[in-house]
Amino acid sequence: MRQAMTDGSCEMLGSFFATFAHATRMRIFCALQSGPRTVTEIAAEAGISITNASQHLRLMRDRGAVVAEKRAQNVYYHLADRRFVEAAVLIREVLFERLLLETRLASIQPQRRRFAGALQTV
Amino acid sequence: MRQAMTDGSCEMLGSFFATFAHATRMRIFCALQSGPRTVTEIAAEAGISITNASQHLRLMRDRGAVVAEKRAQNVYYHLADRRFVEAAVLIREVLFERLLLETRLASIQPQRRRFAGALQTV
DNA sequence: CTTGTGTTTGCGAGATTACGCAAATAAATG
DNA sequence: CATTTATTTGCGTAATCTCGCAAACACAAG
Repeated sequence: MRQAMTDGSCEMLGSFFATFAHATRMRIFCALQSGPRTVTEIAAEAGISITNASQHLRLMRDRGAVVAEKRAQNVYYHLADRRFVEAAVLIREVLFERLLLETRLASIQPQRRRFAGALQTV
Repeated sequence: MRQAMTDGSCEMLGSFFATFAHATRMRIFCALQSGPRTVTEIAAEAGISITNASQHLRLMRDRGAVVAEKRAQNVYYHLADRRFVEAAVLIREVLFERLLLETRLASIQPQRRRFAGALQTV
C-alpha cells in the first residue's frame, strides 16, 4: 500500500471489510476455521436460524470470503483463503492488547470501556 | 485464533471490521497512512465534506482505529496502530490475486465481475 | 410419484447508517 | 470584544441492512 488507492480499490476493500462487519458473520467465520461445514451445522454453532445462516453465507460467498460446495443434499461451506484468518488474528491481537492496557489503566483511573467482558472469555 | 471465540470477541471483532466497512472510511484510512492529517486535509483527500469527514473520524476514533490530537485550532488524526495497515495489505493482496485470476479466466469464459475496473488503477 | 431433509428465496417490518444543512463550539487574530 | 478559521453536533431524510416467516427448490429415499 505504497501509493494512494483509487476509488475502485477503496470500494472493493470497504466492501470486503463489510463482509466481516457483523458479530454473526464473525461467528460463522470462526466456525469455518476448523474446516468445511453444512449450513445446518453453521447455524447451530453460531446460534442462529438456518435461514439466517443461509442469508449471511450468501453475502459472504458473493464477496469471496467463503466457497460453497454441494455434496448430495448438503452444501458445504469453507473459507476461501487462510490469509483472512491471518488478518483477523492480526487485528484481534491489537484489540486485545488494547483491552489489556485499558484494564490495567482501569485499576488506576476507571473509565467506561467497550467490550469489557471479552477479555477473559477467549 | 486456535479456539472458538465467544460472543464478546465476535461482537468486538465485527464492530472493528465495521470501522473499515465503507469506501469513504477506507479512503480516510489510506490518507492517514502517510502520516497525521487535519480534518480539512482528510476531507480534501477523500473528496468529501468536512462535516462528513468529521463524522466518519469520530466513528473511527470511538472504535480505536485512529487517534485525535489537538494542536492550536487544528485536530490532527493519525492511525492508532500500523498493524491495521498490515492487515489491510494482507487482505488487499488476496483480493487482487483473485481479480487477476478472474481476469485471466475471463479471457476464456467471460462472466460478470465485481470491481472489474479496480485492477489497473492501483 | 410422494415424502422427508437440507437449503435458498421473496418479502415486509424494524433497526441502523449515511449525509446534508444549519447551528454550536474552540481557538487564534485583529 | 468582534471576527475568522477549524471542527463538532443535532437533526431530519433517504438509503441500507437484518431477520423472521412462508414458500419454493433440490435431492435422496421409500
